[in-house]
Amino acid sequence: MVLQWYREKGRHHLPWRQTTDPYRIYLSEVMLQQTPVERVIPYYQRFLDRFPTLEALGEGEEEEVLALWSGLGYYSRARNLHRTARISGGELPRSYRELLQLPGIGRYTASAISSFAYGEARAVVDTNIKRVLKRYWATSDGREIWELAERLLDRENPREHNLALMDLGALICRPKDPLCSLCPLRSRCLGRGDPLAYSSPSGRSYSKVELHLGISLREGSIALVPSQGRLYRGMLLLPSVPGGERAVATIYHTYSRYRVRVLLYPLSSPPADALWVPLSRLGEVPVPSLVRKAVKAYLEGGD
DNA sequence: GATCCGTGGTC
DNA sequence: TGACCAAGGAT
Repeated sequence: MVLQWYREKGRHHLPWRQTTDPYRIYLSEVMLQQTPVERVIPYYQRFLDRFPTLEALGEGEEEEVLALWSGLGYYSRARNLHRTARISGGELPRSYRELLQLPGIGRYTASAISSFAYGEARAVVDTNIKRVLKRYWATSDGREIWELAERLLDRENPREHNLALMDLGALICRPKDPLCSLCPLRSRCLGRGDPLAYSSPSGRSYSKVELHLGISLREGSIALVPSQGRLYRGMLLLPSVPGGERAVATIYHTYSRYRVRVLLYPLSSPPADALWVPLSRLGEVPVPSLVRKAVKAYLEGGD
């Protein structure tokens, strides 16, 4: 039985498992999207210290929300989180349908909030559960997974049921080296003979990009410019420069499907719209990791 | 339905 | 180093 396995071996220590507060469940689910659990934990704690309630979040500024998110990536998550806080006026809606209407909340997150916070009988399907179910039924067709999940759902105990399948996927039914011998479902699992055949392909191809960024320092402050395009919207970046021969430092950074080689140059006259941010306050400002890495490399490499 | 959106860790 | 990964959502 999965439930018994979960009660003995599940990840009960995770901070967001200690609560049924919809806001906290919601925050954790958004942070966990495409992001490793261990990485989320400190961000989750810090975020709640500053914004303990959805109401407090709605009263905060997007700039500060993005600053708290800095380093987590996928920053539209933070902007949507903040928008949702403002839209919903201090309290999340109770119904799945209304949750689905909110920015940044899709089928997975709406189901997760409904089941984890409200105890509603909603099946949850994330990549972990999808992999578990695909192997269990030995199907490579991902389209019917939601229906299968609904059929399998324990309607008496949806919260634990969903968490159990999720933990099973993360701890036992792992993408690469599944621990079938420890799996509580092994006797009825149709995919146990060849579990890897039913894993998702997931492959992402990378292309190389080169970036030329300028660094201006004056009296301990650095010049940053607001992001223009869709990427890093609402955040501050190093200004782009034409690029010359004398890069002071070079760093590598991966983002989305790009492997970026970043060349850093001293910049004597930054753009007029630049903001001067004291280096000592770089941690309080909405900048992506790329900027922190670049500044660090520049200061260390450029004497 | 395919593509875009970040990042630090790991092998 | 380079490839690949990890609790999705929006377009």
